[in-house]
Amino acid sequence: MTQDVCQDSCAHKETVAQVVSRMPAIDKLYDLAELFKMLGDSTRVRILSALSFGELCVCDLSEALSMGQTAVSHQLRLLRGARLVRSRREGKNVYYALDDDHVTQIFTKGFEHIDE
Amino acid sequence: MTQDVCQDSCAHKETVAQVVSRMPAIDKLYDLAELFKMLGDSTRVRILSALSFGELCVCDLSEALSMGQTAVSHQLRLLRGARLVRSRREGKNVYYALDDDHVTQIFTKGFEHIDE
DNA sequence: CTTATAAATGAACAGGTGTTCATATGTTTC
DNA sequence: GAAACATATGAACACCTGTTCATTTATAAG
Repeated sequence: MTQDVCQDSCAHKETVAQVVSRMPAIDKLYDLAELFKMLGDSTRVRILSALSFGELCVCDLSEALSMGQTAVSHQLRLLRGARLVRSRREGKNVYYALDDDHVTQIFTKGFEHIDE
Repeated sequence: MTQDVCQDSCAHKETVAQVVSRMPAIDKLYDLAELFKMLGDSTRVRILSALSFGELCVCDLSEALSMGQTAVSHQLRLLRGARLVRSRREGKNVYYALDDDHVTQIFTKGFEHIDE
């Protein structure tokens, strides 16, 4: 079985070594990928976009997205686990809100790329 | 089959209507989710991170990530399709580079969230 | 033209993900 | 306590995604 990597004659060992040393820790890159994975679903993006205007209960979100309540709940659970949203109970309703404004900033940067 | 949405008594119709009207077009949110989906993979994140220091050939990337050439090539194809990287041939090698600096900016915002 | 190397491509396979359905939990009202 | 409503949860299912293997294309050198 071959190594499936380039031979010494191909790779620019110097450059590669420098890049590797300057790259963030791999754990951090994994965390970053995990964050984007959380943002990489249209339902979750729509939820976060809706919440950027203020807190909403599950019921509101379900109606705003025209989606079933369980689907929304499942996604909210994931978003809460990723600390992107926080929840607060008031009577029968549970209100969700963005946990901080980082998401909004990331969205803005994302739109900038799309609109290029 | 029930509607699986809240009844009129629950939803704050006013608020929901306002949120829906202020939300970006759904197509745009789909595009945004698509962008994050592209960033939501550790291999692609590592590739983009490596390229943030300058252009590299497939072989270099393969070595820098300690991954097989085909795996890297497949991901580069996707990244190119998403216009996140561009490629340039020089002899036997193909060099890849970030297509613009939006990715770097998005990464920065992402790290800010992680480091909170 | 033949050989060697870098990169790309397609098929196949395993693992992960989002929705739905059924059901449970929590809260209010009667 | 029972009924009604909002939300959460677990199982099942179909779909998507990333890697590997085998092969092909592209370029350079002998």
